Amino acid sequence: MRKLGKEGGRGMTTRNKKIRAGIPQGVISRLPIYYRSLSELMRRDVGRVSSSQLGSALDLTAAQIRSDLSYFGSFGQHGYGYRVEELLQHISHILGLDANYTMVLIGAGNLGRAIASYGNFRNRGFSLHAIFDNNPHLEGNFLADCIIQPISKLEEFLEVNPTDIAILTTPRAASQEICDRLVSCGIKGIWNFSPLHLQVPDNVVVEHIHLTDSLLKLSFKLQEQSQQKADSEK
Amino acid sequence: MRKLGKEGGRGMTTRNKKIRAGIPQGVISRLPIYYRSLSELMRRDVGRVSSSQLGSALDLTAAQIRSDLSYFGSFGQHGYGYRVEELLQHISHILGLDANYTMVLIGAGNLGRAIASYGNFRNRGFSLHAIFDNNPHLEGNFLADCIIQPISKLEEFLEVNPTDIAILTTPRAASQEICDRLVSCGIKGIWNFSPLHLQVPDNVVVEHIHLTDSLLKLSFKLQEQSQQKADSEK
DNA sequence: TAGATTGTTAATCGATTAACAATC
DNA sequence: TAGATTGTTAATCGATTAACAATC
Repeated sequence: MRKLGKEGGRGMTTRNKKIRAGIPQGVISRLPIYYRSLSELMRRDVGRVSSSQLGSALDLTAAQIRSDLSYFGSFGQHGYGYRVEELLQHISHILGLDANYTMVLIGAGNLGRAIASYGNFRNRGFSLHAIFDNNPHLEGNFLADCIIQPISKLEEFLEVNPTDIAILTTPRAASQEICDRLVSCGIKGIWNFSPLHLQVPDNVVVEHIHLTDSLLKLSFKLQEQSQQKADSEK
Repeated sequence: MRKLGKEGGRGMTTRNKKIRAGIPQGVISRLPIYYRSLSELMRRDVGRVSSSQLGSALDLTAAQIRSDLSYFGSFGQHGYGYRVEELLQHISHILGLDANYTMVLIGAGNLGRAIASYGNFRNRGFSLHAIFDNNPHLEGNFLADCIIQPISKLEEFLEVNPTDIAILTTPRAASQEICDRLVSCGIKGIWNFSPLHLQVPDNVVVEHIHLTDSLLKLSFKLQEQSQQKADSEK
């Protein structure tokens, strides 16, 4: 019924895939988790893994993992499982990690500085090439191999230096305005740490990390948990 | 059919709620967003808001917001909407923000330091009362009003000082072991920044922030977006 | 009252899971 | 071959949405 065939690019074999009509958010969220887990297996020199092994390590069902992967192709072998290195390479490709991304950081506060110094990105093709902050005391300082520049230089810089991603660690009150400026400079991806739901056009993607939201979720769950405990002790 | 009645505590009126048998994850994720949005309306002195106004500000449907809230009670007024201050107070209560939480931070690297210095928590009842790191050069240093202590003192400290939440910003290789130690000291909530799926017993809640995962999602979406663009230009 | 918006139900949509033929 | 595990379908489960009676 189905044809077997080689797909182009680096000799990866891909047989079939679900009709690519938008990958569900849940699947997208799990891809980096698979990537991380497989990287760890590589480090530990594990050559082979099954969907059920992966599942029990990640508290997911084996069926879900297989179903997720099937959106992109079939990467395993019947009766055997997955070769770790091969699957990792596929997922790496799916995530777009063979591309290189240039990034700018806006907001060199505590969080901005931590992110700029966080090394884990550079090795994976994300390179920070400019930092902006409107605090004149920071201007001219070096941080993560970049000179901190005033935000007024933003447009000038982006015009000359093609940039894929802007990291936004500005105070809430400034974020939407800066976001608008970034968008009109043609930025296509925003990594938003500012506690604000940004308004952007359809063709710009935003991925956010809202620290406080996460802590509030923890608070909710703690309360829920202690409620359950109290209920069961009745 | 339904009874109207007063609920205890601070004179909040709550009429009915969906059978509380586990709140869906999606609802839990949106509660902090509502909280944030309502706080902003408070700051702007907006007294009243409808589900459709809230929805359009947050890119959610009005029905979803009403449905989410109905898990906890009915806080609005027919034909009028919601009083901002009242709804904020309800959500604040739902999230467990009238409690006070004590926290310890483990790992005083870039990220740990940024989080320790991030002020937004303290005002909401989350207070950091100890910081641990196994780097002897950091030992004794002050950070966010805490002395950095060696990790070997962890158990000793937790025994004497009841602690609700541990913030984990340790390197991947150390995290699971430290997590186990925290759990055996009775910690019930872990805010995990370490790029690792932690194994914990059922009665411990983990809320994670995986920076790299988030950036990889952004990478995926950027690629998906440019794919779509390419396809539509054919 | 007329107008507006809630809270809730039923309908729809989508995601997860169980099951199994295919097959290495 | 016998055993194992995939990829995929159908069944199930759960979440979102549309619609509307209730009602301020």
